[in-house]
Amino acid sequence: MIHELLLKHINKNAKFSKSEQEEFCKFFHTKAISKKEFLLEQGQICKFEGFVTKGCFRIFTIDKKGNENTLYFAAKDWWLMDIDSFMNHKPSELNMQALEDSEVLIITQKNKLSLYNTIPNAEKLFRIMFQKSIVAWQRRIIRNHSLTAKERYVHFITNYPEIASKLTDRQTSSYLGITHEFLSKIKKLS
Amino acid sequence: MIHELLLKHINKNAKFSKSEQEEFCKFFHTKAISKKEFLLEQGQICKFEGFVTKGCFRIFTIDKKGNENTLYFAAKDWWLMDIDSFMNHKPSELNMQALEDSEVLIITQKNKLSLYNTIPNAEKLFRIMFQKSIVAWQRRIIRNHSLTAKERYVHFITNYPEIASKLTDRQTSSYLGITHEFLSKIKKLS
DNA sequence: TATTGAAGTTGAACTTGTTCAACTATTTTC
DNA sequence: GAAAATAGTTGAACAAGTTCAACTTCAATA
Repeated sequence: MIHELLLKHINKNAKFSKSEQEEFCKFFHTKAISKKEFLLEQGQICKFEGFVTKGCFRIFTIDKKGNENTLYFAAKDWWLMDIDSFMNHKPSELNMQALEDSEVLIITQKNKLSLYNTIPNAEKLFRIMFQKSIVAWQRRIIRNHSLTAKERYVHFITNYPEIASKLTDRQTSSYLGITHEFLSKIKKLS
Repeated sequence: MIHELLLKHINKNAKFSKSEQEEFCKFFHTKAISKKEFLLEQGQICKFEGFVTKGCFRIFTIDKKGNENTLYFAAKDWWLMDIDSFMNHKPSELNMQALEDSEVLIITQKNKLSLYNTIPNAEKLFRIMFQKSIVAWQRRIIRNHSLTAKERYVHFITNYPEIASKLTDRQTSSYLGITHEFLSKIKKLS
């Protein structure tokens, strides 16, 4: 079944009845994105939330100096959205690009609203997921402040080896917040 | 009324009926913390969530190298909690210290659970609050990667002047992720 | 009011990370 | 399979930020 992975994921974070689970899945449809294609581009309004079932995405922004800044990677089993753009109907500052041929379960903005109305339990599910997400962002801030570039690199490849292996050095460095030249030098000296 | 500020805050994020609002407030009690006192110390389990009604707190961690790392400041109208410790009943890595004589509305862990049970709407409220929080954390990561220390400093004092004015340079620098000596040099050259 | 302690300042030497440019793989594309 | 584009490497000069130590200023306290 196509939504199997999604169900596994929500059952980790909430206790949905069988009927709720079925109902939940109906709000999502599958979307295939081929390598290098964009699910969202800077300037567009994000009208969906996505759950990756295959492949991997890079979520990044391009700053005023023209540098790419990778916010996060979304591999299988990860969510994918621009919360700010989605909530406030404003142009996104993010790009979501497939690193390889990928598949996403999409829920549209309209469906997200009726999801919360028809399955009140979904509020708790997303509340808990968002809490976990905050913890991860806080940890990342602290790592950025307390670790050197090399330490951050080692942390990344040891904690996310599957994702790291799919990336070019340029993509990795834009996630770590360093230049690709410096990443090259870091790797040499290890 | 003591909970006025809290009500104002929740009404920004949710539509509670009058009775829900009253009910909501009953779960909180006031706690006074004097300057330099700790609401939570590294190693303790965080058994509360707090909403600041007066004063200001600094939430920081001390890393392996012995450096203080300020995660955020919680002034009037801000929430205060260690989500990870609270959710997973594990020792906190955070310290929450009052920068001045302060007051917090506290909800205990038990009460938080029954809050969600008695006021299902509270799920939506916190879900939305957490979403907003994620947006703020993401923005901070991007600023850390794309701005220089001086640019981050200027951003901080222009966007949070009330908080910034209460801080020593050492506290500000530990939030920006730089040494206090360097902050001193930055300030001189502006 | 004197004393202590903590906070801010400054300089010099140092480390970390950047920039730019030239070069070498490695992929993509036609 | 050749050409073109993209990715990784290296070095030298540079800029950003740290460290340590000495000094000054300001607040807290006895």
